[in-house]
Amino acid sequence: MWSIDEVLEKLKSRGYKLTGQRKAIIEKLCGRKDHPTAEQLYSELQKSHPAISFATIYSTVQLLAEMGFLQILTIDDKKTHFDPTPETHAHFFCQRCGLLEDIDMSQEERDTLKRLSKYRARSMQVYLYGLCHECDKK
Amino acid sequence: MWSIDEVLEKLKSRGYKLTGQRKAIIEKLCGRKDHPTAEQLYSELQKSHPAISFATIYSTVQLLAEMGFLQILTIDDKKTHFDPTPETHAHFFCQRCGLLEDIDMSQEERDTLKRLSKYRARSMQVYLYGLCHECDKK
DNA sequence: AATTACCTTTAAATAGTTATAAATTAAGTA
DNA sequence: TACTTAATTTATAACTATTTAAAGGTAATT
Repeated sequence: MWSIDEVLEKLKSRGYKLTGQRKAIIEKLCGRKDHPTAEQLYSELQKSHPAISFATIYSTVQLLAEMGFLQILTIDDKKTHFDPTPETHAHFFCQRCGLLEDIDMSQEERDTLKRLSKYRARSMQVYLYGLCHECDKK
Repeated sequence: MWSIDEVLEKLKSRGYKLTGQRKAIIEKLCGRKDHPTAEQLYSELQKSHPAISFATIYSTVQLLAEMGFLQILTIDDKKTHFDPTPETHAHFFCQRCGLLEDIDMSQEERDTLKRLSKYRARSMQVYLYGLCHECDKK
């Protein structure tokens, strides 16, 4: 995982400006284990930044993804989720309630998968779909 | 892979009607190795069914997915692709040109992945992202 | 041929995301 | 500190893929 300062430094070193909005978004993401959507970040940021816009959120998050600090997940076809943990791992998605959980994967497993293609894979996603325990009961 | 008749029978056995549109869509998908979008199916069906609608395409494809005849891929965040090969395998997506290719995976590999989660996985997707050979040159 | 429930079409709505242009601001410089 | 400039943010509108609702059409059974 990364620290706020680490991200800010990299932004600066690449010539990006350290704006209040960027800092706020980075702080909101730092250390999180869940997978917020743009909507979620937007509403969480209302208190500190009532005027923040979706455009800023989307562009910042994209920047962070390009710099390798987060992953953009398309596991949920309704909306995009952001994962502040950049290291490759798998995800489980409950098709009933939308629960989205991390799943560990060994380095060996990751390497094996990345080598499956004849092209060089920059990144990878492993998505498992099903029902969580709660939803399976019903 | 499945045959047209196989799909029609299953539809019938589940009480669904065998309409001309459904048959046409199933025929268009049968045996395909690519991953058409709704748009693509729509335009390909214009000749034989000039009045077909997106609503029909989306609902039929969803039906086929529920019955296990195709997979709905969210590898491309711009649009959904349909994969008429229902057996689990991986996919590669070129982030520059959009090339979308199948990748084989051993049964063993599939089982290992599906067992990673504490929940029972009904289905799984493995997406590799990068540049195809063409795009990598530039 | 008549019936009926299901299906397709049309049209409009929805929702997530992106583009544009004007206003703001970070950061370097005098 | 004030000034300058280019990057960034905001507000708004646009866009696009997908879904929904209502009305008419049709497959399958009688």
